[in-house]
Amino acid sequence: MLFLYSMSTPQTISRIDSQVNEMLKKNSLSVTGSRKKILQLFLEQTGALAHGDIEKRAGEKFDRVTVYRTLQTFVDKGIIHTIPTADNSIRYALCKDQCSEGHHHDHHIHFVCTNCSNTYCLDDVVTPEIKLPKGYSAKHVEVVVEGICKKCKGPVP
Amino acid sequence: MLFLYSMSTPQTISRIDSQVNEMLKKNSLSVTGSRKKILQLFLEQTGALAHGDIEKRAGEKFDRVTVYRTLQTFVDKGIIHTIPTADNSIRYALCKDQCSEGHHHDHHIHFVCTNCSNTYCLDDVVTPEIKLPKGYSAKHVEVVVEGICKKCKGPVP
DNA sequence: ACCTAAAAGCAACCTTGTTGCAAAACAATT
DNA sequence: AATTGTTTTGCAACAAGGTTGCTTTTAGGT
Repeated sequence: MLFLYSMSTPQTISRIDSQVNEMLKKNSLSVTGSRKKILQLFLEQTGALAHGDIEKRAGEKFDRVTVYRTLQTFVDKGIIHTIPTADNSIRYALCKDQCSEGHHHDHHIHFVCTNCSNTYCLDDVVTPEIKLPKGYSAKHVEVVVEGICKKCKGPVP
Repeated sequence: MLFLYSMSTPQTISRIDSQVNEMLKKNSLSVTGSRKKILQLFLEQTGALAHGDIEKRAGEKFDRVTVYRTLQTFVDKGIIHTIPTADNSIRYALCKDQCSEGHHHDHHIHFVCTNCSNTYCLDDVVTPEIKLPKGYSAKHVEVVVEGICKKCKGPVP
């Protein structure tokens, strides 16, 4: 008989930890060290993460290749999505609503701060309708706004 | 005394060739083989070019490094501009109106065809106004639309 | 505790982009 | 047309980013 009680003690197993387990199981992924660690990073983070960030913060424990493969798995499963940026470095962010496998539907825009170089998903800002010339048909619209973010703007009056 | 007349014979010196020379001189760039060749590629092309395309089509004659440096020079001078794409491969296209040195003002949107994977500058479609949440301020808006282009759409009814 | 399928780790490799330096080409001048 | 000073090119070497094949380890069901 185990002390199941103690296992769920707030200080022992964090809320995030169990959330991570749930998310992985929901996507029928086995719960492994790297997946937990990397998913944790995304949950603890407001903005998006570049591969470099992830490698720096999780890579000391895990192989470069493992990080690549884990990210790819998450993208395939619709847990995270990629954000194209002007400087050509892929960034990843959690999908707010679970995207279906292999098909992401991110209708929100992305914001890159030129000061702190953080990337944010502005989930409340939907991509605008674009009127295209005759003959062109749109499947997907990607909007990336560069500017100064809330935090860097300075004290709000 | 030279036969200046023969030098401007249509078949000897093409229209594009002299256009290239003009453009380079206008930007106070010396007229060299690689610059002529690469600028020609852009003038002959409707859509945008990825670095890979350029290297394939001009790189047999020129060193990889030269292609990189030439593209960089053109971007600096405002002759071409970069287009970020979802697949993280930088593409380059001619600036329609000459951009000022070091400062590009491309207010048009970009279109990537998922069929032929060509990239077009839709110069007539301006980037929309984006309403950002409080605290965020926009400096630059980049819109990339994915879909089917005019050519791939098939016969127009 | 055991077994199998999946994931991690390792090594090697490829692509993409950069840097320093010597050789070559450009353009201005005589 | 030859000379000269500056710019550009080519080469080699390097660094970062990303991929592949294969072996070892691990997760999770029995």
